[in-house]
Amino acid sequence: MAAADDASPSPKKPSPKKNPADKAAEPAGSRTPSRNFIQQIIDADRAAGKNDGRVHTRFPPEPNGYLHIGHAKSICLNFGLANEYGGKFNLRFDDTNPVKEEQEYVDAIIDDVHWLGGEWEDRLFHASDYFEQLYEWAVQLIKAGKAYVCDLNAEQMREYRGTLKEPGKNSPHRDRTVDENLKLLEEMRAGKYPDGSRTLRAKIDMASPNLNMRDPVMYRIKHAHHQRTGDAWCIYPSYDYTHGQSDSIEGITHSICTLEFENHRPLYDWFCRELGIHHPQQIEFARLNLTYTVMSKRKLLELVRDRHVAGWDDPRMPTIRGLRRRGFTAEAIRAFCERIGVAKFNSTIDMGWLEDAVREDLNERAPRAMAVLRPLKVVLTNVPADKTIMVEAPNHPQKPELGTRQIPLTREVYIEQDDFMEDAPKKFFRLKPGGEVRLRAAGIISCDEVIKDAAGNVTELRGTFDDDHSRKVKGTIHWVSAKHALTTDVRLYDRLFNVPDPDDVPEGGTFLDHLNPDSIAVIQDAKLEPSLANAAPGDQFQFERVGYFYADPVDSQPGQPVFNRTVTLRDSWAKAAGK
RNA sequence: UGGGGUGUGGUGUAAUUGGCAACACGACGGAUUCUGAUUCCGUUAUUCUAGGUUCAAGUCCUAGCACCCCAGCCA
Repeated sequence: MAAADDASPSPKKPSPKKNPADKAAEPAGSRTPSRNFIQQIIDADRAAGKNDGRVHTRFPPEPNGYLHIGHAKSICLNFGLANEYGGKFNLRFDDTNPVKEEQEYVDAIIDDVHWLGGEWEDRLFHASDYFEQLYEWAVQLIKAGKAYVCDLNAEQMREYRGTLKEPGKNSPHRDRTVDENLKLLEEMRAGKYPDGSRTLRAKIDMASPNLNMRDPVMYRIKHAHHQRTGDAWCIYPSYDYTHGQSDSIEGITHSICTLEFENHRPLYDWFCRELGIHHPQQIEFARLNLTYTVMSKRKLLELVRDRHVAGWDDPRMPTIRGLRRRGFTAEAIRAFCERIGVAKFNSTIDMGWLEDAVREDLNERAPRAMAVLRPLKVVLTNVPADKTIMVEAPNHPQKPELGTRQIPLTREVYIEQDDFMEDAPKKFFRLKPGGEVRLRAAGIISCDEVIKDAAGNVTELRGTFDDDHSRKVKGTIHWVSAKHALTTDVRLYDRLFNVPDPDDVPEGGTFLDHLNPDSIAVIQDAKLEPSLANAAPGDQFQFERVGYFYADPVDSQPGQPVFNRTVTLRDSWAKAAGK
């Protein structure tokens, strides 16, 4: 297999557009314009014949919270690699700490990974599947003199561990006999000792500059109910003692994790080596950071618990569930993950990239419709009150195959308040007194009269309608017939925080200080074109000139959809006007 | 001198491993447009610093600097 790779010619200038269909079929090589450092490692491994050229990755979440966009990066990376090399991808729950984990999270994670496109076939595993094997290996290590039962409590252990700059000192229990250790471990398992009273530790080196190597804990006593193993165990293996061996059991070849585990790699290697089992290669990459949001589980939990958001699936949350409810597509998230790349540099991606990714995807797939968010009535004085003019509008200007629809136009229509200005600047291409604009897909209207209330607010416009489809006018605006309009809730979501780095707070402050008070605006009297009444939950539209919207699957009722704004359209006018 | 990592445009990733710093996104300017959207065209860098080796350095050497991670019986 490796020889075939060597022989395959690498094209000098690969075409910039790669064909996804070729991905699984082709052997690895210089297929893409550039290869990230992980692909380079795998290429080299395969060239060397390591693992018989096999590639097997996994995504190992702990079921103690919901997945967020940062996890999506890891999922796309791991699944993408397996896919690209014709290998396999496992989903494995790292469920070694029963006090923090819940079935609710397990179910949600499975659903989210699947939604994202991760395909694990029949390889859904749990670290808890391996508890018995792990225990046998612990016995093996004790017999080899590589592990011992320690009676130090948490505080004592901390003292014995030393500091970053000073070595630790050996536990007084470090030299127990094999038989004594075996007996103690057995009793720990049997439930003879209370929580925290003893641990099983690996006997490595208390003077190691790497704190993780100073006799790390392999097992701790927790008389807790586990969501899968129930009360079968009262001792649970630690992450370090579990992760590498779980990878090993599953035949993982490349164990990809985030940077903070770099210091743990020597331990990962130590257990595989001492146990003499299949030894996957741990590779670390930089986790995703995004501007205008927070990503830590603790902070996300705080936002939910203290009701700063409506829940884990609040459309403002960076959780997968939140993004789904917002109207993001899996394709957009995958494209985003592809675009941000993967490296070891701790970078922060601009939220604009995520937003661009949905715009790009939705621009292709979302049918167009018209919706007036902040209505201003216009009376077309030359249109009889009982007349309905049907106009034909394309569902997608770039895709005629998506067809057209009929929209009613009557004497009274709503236009966007922002589309009228009494004292308009020169470059304002919309409606102004004495001016005219095109009504999208219909004709041209004029503005002959401006009606105001006592306070001087514009309440109504009057003008005439000209059913002309050839004349050029500078501006085109969207509109909805007043008589036919569907009035419903439209929720405008914006970034949750109003600064790029919410964690950058002065002494005594909190990230909550930077919550954006305008991250949600609910409009209750939005006027939508009548065809939108048929929108099914989960349908997506581009409301022309406004943005992309998603029919909320929870709050929509038959005939009365509720829309969430996924993202606005780019708006160069707003940008220019803002200056 | 505790250890482990990382520094390339506004942002993110490349650079055939010593050979003209490329790609994407944004931003800016322009063209097209019945969405101020989309699309299209153009513009956008003293490679953390200082020395050194070399015909040639982002890449090699030396010395610095900055940032991230590690003292859970969390993962």
